[in-house]
Amino acid sequence: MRQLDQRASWQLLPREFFERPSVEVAPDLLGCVISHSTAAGLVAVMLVEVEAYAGEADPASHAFRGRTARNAVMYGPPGHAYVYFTYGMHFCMNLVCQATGRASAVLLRAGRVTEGVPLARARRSGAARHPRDVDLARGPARLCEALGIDRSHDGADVIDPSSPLVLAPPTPVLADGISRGPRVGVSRAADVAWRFWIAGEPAVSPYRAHTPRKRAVAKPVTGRARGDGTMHQ
DNA sequence: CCGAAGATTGCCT
DNA sequence: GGCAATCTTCGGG
Repeated sequence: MRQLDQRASWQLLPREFFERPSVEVAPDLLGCVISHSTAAGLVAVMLVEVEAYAGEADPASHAFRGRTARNAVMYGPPGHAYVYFTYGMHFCMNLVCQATGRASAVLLRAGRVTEGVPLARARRSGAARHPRDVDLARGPARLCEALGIDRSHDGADVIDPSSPLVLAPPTPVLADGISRGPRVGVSRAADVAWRFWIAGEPAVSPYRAHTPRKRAVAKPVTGRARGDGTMHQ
């Protein structure tokens, strides 16, 4: 396969690797290794599952309604990390694609921890009592937790070899071993098959269709009328 | 300003 | 399989 041969010949990932549509970049990221080095040590994760988001043209993208403070990094140069906070407790990490000015990114959904398993486990010990190794980075928020990724990494350059957060070239993955299907948990464009994963890889997260969240209980009282003494805070 | 949903996860029945 | 946790972000009034 042409793309596979080209990729295998790269000694280092050039920034041009990301200067393409995210749908093309996504499958090529499978087998790549994202590593984060801190004072606590290094954790490396081989990517086994990713999803492409196509910016303003993609109803499921955070950039669908244009540029905001949160998605600003997606409009920046390719090869940088777009990290966002969600559900009040989780971080998710993308790698920016396309040239500056065009919002596009690939969500890193899952991987296999190849280095620093003890550190990854320690970072996730609060979340799961006895996680299997294969579960340490199985899911986008778990992957960030295992790697120690947070808000401070939004905008980090993963191409710069001196950066603590870098992406290493892939261990070649046979094209036949790549599967694709709809993206997980998205409410719009739910039928678009822009999720890619390594077939048969146990660290791939389970598919879930979008589930509308149950509405919170209606507030009996609003605004200044509060203060009947029955509520905390 | 306020309300509502969210590219999730883990615990509970 | 259902649902709570927890808070940021964004769009609408």
